[in-house]
Amino acid sequence: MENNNYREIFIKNNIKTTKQREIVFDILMNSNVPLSAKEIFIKLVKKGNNMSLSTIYRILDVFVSKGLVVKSNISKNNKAVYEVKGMEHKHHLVCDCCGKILVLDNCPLEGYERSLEEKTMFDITSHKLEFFGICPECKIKIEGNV
Amino acid sequence: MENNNYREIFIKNNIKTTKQREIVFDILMNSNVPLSAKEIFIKLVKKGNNMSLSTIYRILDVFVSKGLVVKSNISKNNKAVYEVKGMEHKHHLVCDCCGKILVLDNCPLEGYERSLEEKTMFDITSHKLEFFGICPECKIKIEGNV
DNA sequence: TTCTATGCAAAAATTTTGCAATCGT
DNA sequence: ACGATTGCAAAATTTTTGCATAGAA
Repeated sequence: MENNNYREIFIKNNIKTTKQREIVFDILMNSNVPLSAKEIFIKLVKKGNNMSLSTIYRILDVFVSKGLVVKSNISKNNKAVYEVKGMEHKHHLVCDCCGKILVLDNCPLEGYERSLEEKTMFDITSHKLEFFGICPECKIKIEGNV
Repeated sequence: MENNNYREIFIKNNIKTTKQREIVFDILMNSNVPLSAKEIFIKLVKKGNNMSLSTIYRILDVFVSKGLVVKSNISKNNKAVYEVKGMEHKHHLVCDCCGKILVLDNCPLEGYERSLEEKTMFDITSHKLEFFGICPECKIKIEGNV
C-alpha cells in the first residue's frame, strides 16, 4: 500500500512530484473520512515521517486548486477538512452526539443539479451534502440516561 | 424592523433576553446569507451598536445549542458562518470565482432523508447542502479573458 | 438576590507568509 | 542550473477562556 503511482497523477496535473506530496496524497487516498491538516500531520508522524505543518497546508492548497482534493468543513471545531475528489463522489452522515462519520455511497442529486443550472444560469461544478443525526449507539446511550 | 418579539422566542428556549442577544438575532433574521461572527460584529457596529466579539461567539454558541441557528462553513476562508434555522430551510449556490451566494428556496432531499434513516438507523436531524459553480457574470469575465 | 451574561484582555488554535535552503526536472 | 517546493519561525486570524462587573428574572 505504500508504493504508488501518484507521480502520474501529479504529472498530469502539472505539479512536481515531491516526497511530501506523495505522503500527503497517500494519506488522503487511504482515508475514508475527510482529514484536517493536523490530522494528516499526526498520521504521517505516526508512520515515521515528518513534515512542516505549513507545508501540509500549502500542499493541500495546491491539490485543491488542481481539483484533486475537496476542502470542506464538517468537523465540530470548524477546522477545514480535506478529502480526495473521487470520481464517484461521497457524502457523509455525521453523528451530532459522538461525531462519528458514516460514508454514504450514492448521491441523490444527479438530476436536480441539471435543473438548477438551467434555472440559475450557473455552471455548477460541485456540491457538498452532509447529513446529521444521532447514531444508533448514541440513541441507546441517551435512552439509558432517561 | 428594529422592534421585535424575539423575547418570546428566547423565553420559549429557556434563555435570558439580553440586548446583545436581540441584536445578534435580529441581524441573523434580517440576513439572507449566512454570516460569520466578525461580519455580525461589523454589521452591528454600523448600526451604532457595540459588543465584544467574544460575546458574539458565546451568543452564537447558545443559539446553536438551542437549535435556533445553524453553524456551517461555506466561506472561502474557513470561517464559521451562522444563519437562523428557518422552518423552510434554505440551501445555497456559491460562486467559485467571486464568492457570491445565491439562496435556493426548495430542497430536493425530502424523500431521500427518510430512506436514509431506514438504511442507517440514524435519527437524522438535519442536513447541509451547498452547490458550487461559476455565476453568469464570472463566466463572461472568464470568456472575456480567453 | 441569585444566577447568568457580558466585557476585557489574554491565551489557544488554526492558517498564512517571508525568506533562506533544498529538491525536482 | 533554474524555478518550484520546503522548513522554520514569525505573523495574522479565528475562536476560546478566566475573571471581575453588570444585568435579567
